[in-house]
Amino acid sequence: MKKNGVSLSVIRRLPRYYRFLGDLLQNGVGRISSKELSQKMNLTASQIRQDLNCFGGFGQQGYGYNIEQLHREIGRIIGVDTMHDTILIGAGNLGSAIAAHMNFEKRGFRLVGIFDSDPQKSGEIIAGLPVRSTGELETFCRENHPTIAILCIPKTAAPKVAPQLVDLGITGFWNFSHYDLRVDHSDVVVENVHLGDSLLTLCYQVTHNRPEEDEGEK
Amino acid sequence: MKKNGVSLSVIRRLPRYYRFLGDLLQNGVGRISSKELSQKMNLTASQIRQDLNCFGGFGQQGYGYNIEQLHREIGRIIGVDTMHDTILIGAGNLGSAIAAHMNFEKRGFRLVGIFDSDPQKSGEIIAGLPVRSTGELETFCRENHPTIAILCIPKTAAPKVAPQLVDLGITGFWNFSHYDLRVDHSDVVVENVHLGDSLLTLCYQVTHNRPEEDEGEK
DNA sequence: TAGATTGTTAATCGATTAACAATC
DNA sequence: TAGATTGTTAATCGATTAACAATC
Repeated sequence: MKKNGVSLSVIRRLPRYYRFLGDLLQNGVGRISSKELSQKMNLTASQIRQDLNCFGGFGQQGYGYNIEQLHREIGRIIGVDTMHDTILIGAGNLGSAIAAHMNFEKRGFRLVGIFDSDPQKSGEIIAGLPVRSTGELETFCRENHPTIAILCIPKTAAPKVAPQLVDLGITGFWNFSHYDLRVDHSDVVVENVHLGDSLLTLCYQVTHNRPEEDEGEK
Repeated sequence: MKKNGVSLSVIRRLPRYYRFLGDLLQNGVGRISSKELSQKMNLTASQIRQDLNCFGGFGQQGYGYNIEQLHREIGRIIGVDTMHDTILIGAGNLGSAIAAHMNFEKRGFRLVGIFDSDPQKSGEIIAGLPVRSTGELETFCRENHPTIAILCIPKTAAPKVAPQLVDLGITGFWNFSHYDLRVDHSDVVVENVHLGDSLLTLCYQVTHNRPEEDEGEK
């Protein structure tokens, strides 16, 4: 199983493979060829074979891929079988939705603490966990050693909170704040989610979808 | 202002430019060079000039870019100044958060209706709008002609609901359901948001971040 | 064996970067 | 004018696609 020079574009496609294979598995499909899968996923068969081969030869000539095995292997590559203790910072509308809505345990994360700067929220139960005040953060981290933080906080708070969390042992961020988080510690990873950017992309597409308003000039 | 062969990667970067320029504008910065901007955005200066030139020459040699003007131009290219009447399907946890949390009007969208299949929810007020039953959807659309739908519904519902909505005049989807929505009408656009995939990408990164576990073999 | 489909190399395509003449 | 920085072309790099020999 090699793991050298896997490009970012391949990595970004892994979760999608994992999801499609999971669906097929649930539908009781046992095997699939790169061609069939390419049609379902709107990719080329070449690309699928190329992608999968970054990690090893999971297929069998003349047969295709065993879905159950491939799904399991990709899950292992992604690392869903190792749990990462996770805290949520910001229990507002979005934070609560994320806490309740994501299937963390199926994706390698275990939500262990929820924090909010608003003392009014303390004690509220979300996704089975009590909301704690931000003041408790330090003690909590020293005791429980969470490694991942989900940021559902305002744009301005993100650059202040993130370094504190790094000092408390956080090595991965899932960042929903409207701020481009970058951490220079080489052993800290960040996944920024910019819903606003996504909405603007939709806006662009809608705007430019109307049948060729202005064609022609150079 | 040309608009030919703008690649998807450039389009995906536009919202980010817009956001950074908006921030600079708020901080009272008047002009910026591609070099300065490239440092802030973690891109190359070349790329920025290349990108912006897809749409026209907004800069000035020896000076740089006027931030206020550039921000306005990119906003126009994205189309944030034209409002699209929008409905939200699914007023669960995530739907409510999206309704309350996004700044729709600043991004070219106006939320005009919220629908949920659960009759219990009818009448509830979210983001200033009453939740309606799915039964009212058809009448509502015929009367109000919304063009955009936000899907915060379960995976299984998406492929059923989407075609109905297209028939009712929806030409753009912001899809949060855990389903890869594809619509074959050429005049319908879809922006899929897969939070689960994003979380798995974080998982992959965290898993493969530990200092080079297994290096070596070919 | 014949048919199917992978793994993998080579060819193509597109996107990013570098360079520099144009010009403010 | 001299200095700065763009717009734009050319060079490089990387990712996707095509092709085919290997093999189940």
